[in-house]
Amino acid sequence: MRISALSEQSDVTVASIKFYLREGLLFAGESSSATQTEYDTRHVARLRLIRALIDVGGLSVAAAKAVLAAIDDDAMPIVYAFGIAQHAVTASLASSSRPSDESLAEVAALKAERGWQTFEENPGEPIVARVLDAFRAIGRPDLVELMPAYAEAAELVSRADLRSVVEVGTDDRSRMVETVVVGTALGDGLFTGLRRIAQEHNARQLGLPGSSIVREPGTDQEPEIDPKGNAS
Amino acid sequence: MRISALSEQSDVTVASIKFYLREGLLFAGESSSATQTEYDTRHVARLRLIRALIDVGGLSVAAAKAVLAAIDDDAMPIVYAFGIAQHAVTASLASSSRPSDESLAEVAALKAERGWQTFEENPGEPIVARVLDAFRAIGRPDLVELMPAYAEAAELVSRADLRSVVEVGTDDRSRMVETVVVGTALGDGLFTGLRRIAQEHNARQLGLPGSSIVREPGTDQEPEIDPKGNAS
DNA sequence: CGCACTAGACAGTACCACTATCGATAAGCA
DNA sequence: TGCTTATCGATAGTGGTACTGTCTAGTGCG
Repeated sequence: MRISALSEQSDVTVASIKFYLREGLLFAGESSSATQTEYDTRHVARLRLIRALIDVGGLSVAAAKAVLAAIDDDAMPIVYAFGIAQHAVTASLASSSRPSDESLAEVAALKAERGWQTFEENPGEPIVARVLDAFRAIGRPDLVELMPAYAEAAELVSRADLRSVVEVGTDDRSRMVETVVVGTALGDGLFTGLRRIAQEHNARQLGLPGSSIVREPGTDQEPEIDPKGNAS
Repeated sequence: MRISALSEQSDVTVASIKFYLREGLLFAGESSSATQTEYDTRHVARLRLIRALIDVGGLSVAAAKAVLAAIDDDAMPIVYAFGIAQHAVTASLASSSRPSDESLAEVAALKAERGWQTFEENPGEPIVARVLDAFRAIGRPDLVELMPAYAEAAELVSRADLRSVVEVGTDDRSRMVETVVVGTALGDGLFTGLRRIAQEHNARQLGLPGSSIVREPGTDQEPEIDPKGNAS
């Protein structure tokens, strides 16, 4: 299979395939001559994975690269794969500012309460602490109360994630890592979408003002984000 | 308060404040003369909110603008605010490709099972369906099985979200909208961080390969994503 | 009076994710 | 052998985002 055939089968332009090759996301094909390289189904599968991570998972090219490297690395322990996948997904949330001791203590208290045990360096903790800081900074300390419910949901999701990993069978390491990485990266979008649906359902159940209106006439679109315009 | 004082109090550079003014995220101050404008605490609060949405919530400037417009708009019904906030958070996930009918049917089946009722146009559905498509495209249809657990978690979280809105009191509309918008935008990061912690805890509980290793010598850092280097 | 500060406009920068172009081949076909 | 089409690899260019810098004219204050 030459590059144009690969492009057709994967729905990725030739230019982009070259870009991914250059960036190291896609492994090179077999060069049969100076102007001919053979690609196969592994390249098609890889390109589909790359696009899933970037388009559906919302990862940057750099984050996708890290995640793919974890899949490829035979020495990568599974638990580290979780870290890399999470790091890739949350890279945009990892700001440089330090969370307050107060919020960190609250996270620690939650962990103790739930019996959660993790390494000291778990990057989830500063992320959570910074969100709590943000709630307080904008004058909404009451929103800190959301945390227990979110923690319960996180536990539910992570148990499902782990179950799917174990079901793969503990003998196929690279497939386990792939499950971890894909589940984490795409699972985020899955949760977000479902949350959107659940929110609307629950808002309607509560009879919140406006929920009885099916749709304003002539407004059968969700308000769009227009970079240079208004929200609606 | 002049712009330099506002800058100091909000920890946003003067140049960035001017940028947010230009982009319409921050309302103008009171111009007392051609070269003097008075800002007050509302501007400080707004800047903190802007930074929270962008830094902690990971929103783009355009998405933050849409969300702030929802807060400012006195005619905005609460249920629409959910839509705008979710749209802002998931903007990066909204690809142009259409989800398959198969996946859409699966989402519809899940909704029926859970008794979830939403408008036809709920943008969560195509997002979820596209994730399911991605699972299949990468040869992992088994991961579709994650959906019920994620749906349960989404319900938990959305109920907490709604509770926090109702607790504000249904008489203060703008505060309700703010709660919706901030809870949705920052809640995403909160969930992601907690999921990260729960994943590590559960991975250790299961005794997954590698979880007994506290940390490799000389590797007391989580593997970093290096735009031009390798993952580890 | 002098000087730091400010408003407002606009140009410039850095990064990201591609996308386009180019010269040098090389394969397929007549 | 000539011709067309495809490809390789390198490099340059593009468009979007989020600022950042510079400039001019004007002002507040000691």
